[in-house]
Amino acid sequence: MIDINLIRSDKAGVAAALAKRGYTAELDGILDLDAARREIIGKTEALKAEKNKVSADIPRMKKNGEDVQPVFAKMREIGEQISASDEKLKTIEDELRHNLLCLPNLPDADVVAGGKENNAVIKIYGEKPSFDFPIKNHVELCESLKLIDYERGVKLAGNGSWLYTGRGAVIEWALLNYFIKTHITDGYTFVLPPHMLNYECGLGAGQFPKFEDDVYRVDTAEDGAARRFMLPTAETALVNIYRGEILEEKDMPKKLFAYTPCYRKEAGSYRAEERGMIRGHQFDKVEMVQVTTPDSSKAAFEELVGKACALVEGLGLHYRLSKLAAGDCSASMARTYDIEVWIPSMGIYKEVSSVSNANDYQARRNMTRYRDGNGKIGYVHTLNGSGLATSRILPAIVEQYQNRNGSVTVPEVLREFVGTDVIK
RNA sequence: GGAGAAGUACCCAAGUGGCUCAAGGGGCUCCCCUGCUAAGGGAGUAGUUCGGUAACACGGAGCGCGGGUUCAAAUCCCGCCUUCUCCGCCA
Repeated sequence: MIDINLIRSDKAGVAAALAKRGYTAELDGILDLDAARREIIGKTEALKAEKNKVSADIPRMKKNGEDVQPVFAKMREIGEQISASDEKLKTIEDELRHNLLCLPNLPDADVVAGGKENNAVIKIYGEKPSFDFPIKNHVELCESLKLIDYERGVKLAGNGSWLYTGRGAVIEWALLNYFIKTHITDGYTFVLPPHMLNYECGLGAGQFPKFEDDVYRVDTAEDGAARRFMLPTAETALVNIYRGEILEEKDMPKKLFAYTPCYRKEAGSYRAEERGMIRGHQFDKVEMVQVTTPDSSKAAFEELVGKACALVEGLGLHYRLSKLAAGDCSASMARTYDIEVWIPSMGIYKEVSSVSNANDYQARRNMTRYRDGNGKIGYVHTLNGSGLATSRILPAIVEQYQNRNGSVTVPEVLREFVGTDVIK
């Protein structure tokens, strides 16, 4: 959520920043609501102050045997004005809050305007592997090596679902272990959160109200705690752990990671060329999150990018790191770097990790704050990064590590978990 | 799913409609006395949030959450959430 004070003081600046993502903001409407809100608060509170004052007098008047009926009549009138006023205020505040919740985050100053086409590659690791034989794509490899059963996956759950079998499941699990082990070594706290989250989590993470339809709802109730959904990423859970809390600066940063499957509808996004596990309704991901003070969030961002890169490099995969243009960053994020790994059969790079800094955007939504050494309270910064998503790593591995005879060499870091050097 | 009990500030806790716009205690902070791994006396202590102000002042909200009744609600009524105890169900 964008600070209303910033919109008040620098409307043009906010509009310009949002324009970088191609978003046209209705800031005048918001400012009108804001002004209306403050005006009505002033009126209502004057009435309430009067009510409190008179109320305090009533017991005394009664004691002295004075006639309180005229006072009652007047108070009833004030009471009616107050409730009318409060009702109006609630309507205004609801609308104001909704409008603010729908505004995307302000991109950082150094994030360039525009969409995908303006993304900038800032690092390339390794080289495109060259093959002196006709390569197979990951679907062919996974089928022939019996790593993935696509057809039976569809039988169980429909299009966009697959079944890891045997060595496929082992490699998947090995990847997760490799990631988990690394994060623990780096001092991050391992979290296994619930997969069904309440509505507030979606709001706090910035996915709701805009992307409500992109998640799987598990309760049909329209409101209340029963309105739960399957998390689309562990970020949704992790950034809400401290929702509504005031952290002590000395206990920060919070460095967390979680493993969860991610559940997504991906409606309309399935493309013919993205066969196999490139995009599915359920995929595994290890997610990193940091909760920091504003001063340390930039350094934390670099740390997360470094960690994500190190994981892919550890696997020996050719990838590129891109700094996304404003329009390609997700709505909640001020900056995002993507790690894209080379998929030989497609001849393109595919995202396997996305590291982002939300600044205080999520913290303002879910009221996550911290108290510094002087007792001053401020909003935290939240950062997240995949470390990593396996559904695209596994295809990249089998494709980049494939051999002439159809076997796949197991990356060295996974061998202790897989128990073999080559999958035949 | 059913029955019962509970939810008050950092912690414990009193409080069945009005000098309680939350008593008392613990803890914490400061002061006094004492003088050193004691003990005693006194004062302060509602965090937060919203409006307001240059900053103060000042005012509103706030007793799990949301409504309602009333001139007035921690207190009465309704709905919900959470915790505990018991029962039922349990792939």
